[in-house]
Amino acid sequence: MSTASAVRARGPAKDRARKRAVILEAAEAEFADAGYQGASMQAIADRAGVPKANVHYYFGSKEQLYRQVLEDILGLWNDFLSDVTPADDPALVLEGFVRQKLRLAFARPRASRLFAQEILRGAPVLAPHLEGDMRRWFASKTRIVEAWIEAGRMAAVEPDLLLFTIWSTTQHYADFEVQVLALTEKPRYDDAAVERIADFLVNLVLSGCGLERAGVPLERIAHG
Amino acid sequence: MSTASAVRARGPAKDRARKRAVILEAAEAEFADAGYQGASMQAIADRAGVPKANVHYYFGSKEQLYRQVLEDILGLWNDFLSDVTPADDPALVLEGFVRQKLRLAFARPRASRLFAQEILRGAPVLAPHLEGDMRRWFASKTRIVEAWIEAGRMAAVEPDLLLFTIWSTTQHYADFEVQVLALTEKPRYDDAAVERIADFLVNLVLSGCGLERAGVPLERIAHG
DNA sequence: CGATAATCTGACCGATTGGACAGGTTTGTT
DNA sequence: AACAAACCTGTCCAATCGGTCAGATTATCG
Repeated sequence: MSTASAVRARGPAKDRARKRAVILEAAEAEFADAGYQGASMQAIADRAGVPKANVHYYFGSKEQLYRQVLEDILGLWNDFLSDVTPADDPALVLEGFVRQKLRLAFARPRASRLFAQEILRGAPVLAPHLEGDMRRWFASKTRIVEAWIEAGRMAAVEPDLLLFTIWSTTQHYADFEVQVLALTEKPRYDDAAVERIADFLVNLVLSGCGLERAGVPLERIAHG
Repeated sequence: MSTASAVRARGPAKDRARKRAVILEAAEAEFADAGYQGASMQAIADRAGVPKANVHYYFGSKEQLYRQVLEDILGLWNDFLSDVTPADDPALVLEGFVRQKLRLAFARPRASRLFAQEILRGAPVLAPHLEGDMRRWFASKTRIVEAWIEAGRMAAVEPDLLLFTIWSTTQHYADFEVQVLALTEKPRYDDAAVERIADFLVNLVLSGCGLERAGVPLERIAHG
């Protein structure tokens, strides 16, 4: 049973699920802000407003709690490009993917940062997932891009590198938020900034694939 | 530099610098692999092959050591685009920047990862640098891009977002190495992979700026 | 009601942490 | 040789860590 569905349950299970959710939220924040090692069970308990022993009562150990938080985060990405087929329009699909990925990065920056830290540490917990579910997801999406290329519907770019580019550029604004804000001299992201970033990335990706957004042709300039 | 005691004594200062360098290298590895909180002075000392108290003798505290490691890493990026002017060719400069940045990411992945973790934590140590030296560097480069755009030498893309894109895509292969290797089902990066990535990113950036690499025109396909 | 189970928590524990420091050793100078 | 300065490290320490557990409290049910 997923955490999200448990919260909506009725009866005694509902209370339990709600309390778990409070702790999970506190844990995500603490893990994201301090890293796995830097996060302390005491700090998580304080954020959640419960005694430390209560956290252990619900989740057993620090590592089990961490795993649960990670699992919930992976769930956020489950339906990326979930029902795309080679018959779909490449430009529409890619634009939708970029915008959806970017929206999540701004909506849940801590989830993004926590995942990034897990990978940076060498994915001690997520390694099986990377070589399992995520690898299968990735292979299925690169196959679709290959089909588009073979059908002559987009330029012959490397499918894996295309996906990495979308992943890294969108993730960047969550993971490196402090740096981005410092360099652009802004206190926080506003709606206009998010829109500006989304448009830029969509244009970049589409032009890189030899595609154009309808109504937004990119003026080309000869080199040399 | 010749002295009477050439055999017995290299300069004392040199010995000191060499020992410091050994510890700094061990510290960079430990901080990058375990994070600031996860790294222990004992582990750093073990990696360097010296007693723990010796690390404190040379660097005082864990935070001072960490600051020194970060400072050394920042030095690696000092000469990125250091002597570029609006008179230079945009395509050549951008291609050179991408390749230079990528080369460093593959040569010093730990430096890249350590920097990423510092930013992810909210840049507790580097915040002043972000709002000082790095902000000035960044502003000076965006000004050059703006000059190119005003001169009609490249498409009117947002200069700041262009730089972020180059930063994030190149950094990605160092920071998320585990994920990239898992998804591409390779044990490690080889020279061919590095070349493939470099070419892809150069093409992506140049096409996004309405520029073309000499001899590598990108076939364009209408959308719709 | 009484009893059984589930929930909760203050108090405690061994292990590890960053750091301090006394005292030993080496180096440089006279 | 004698002395001082710099260098080095074994040993200790208070603080904090993740985790345990006995026992109090509350909910559930025949």
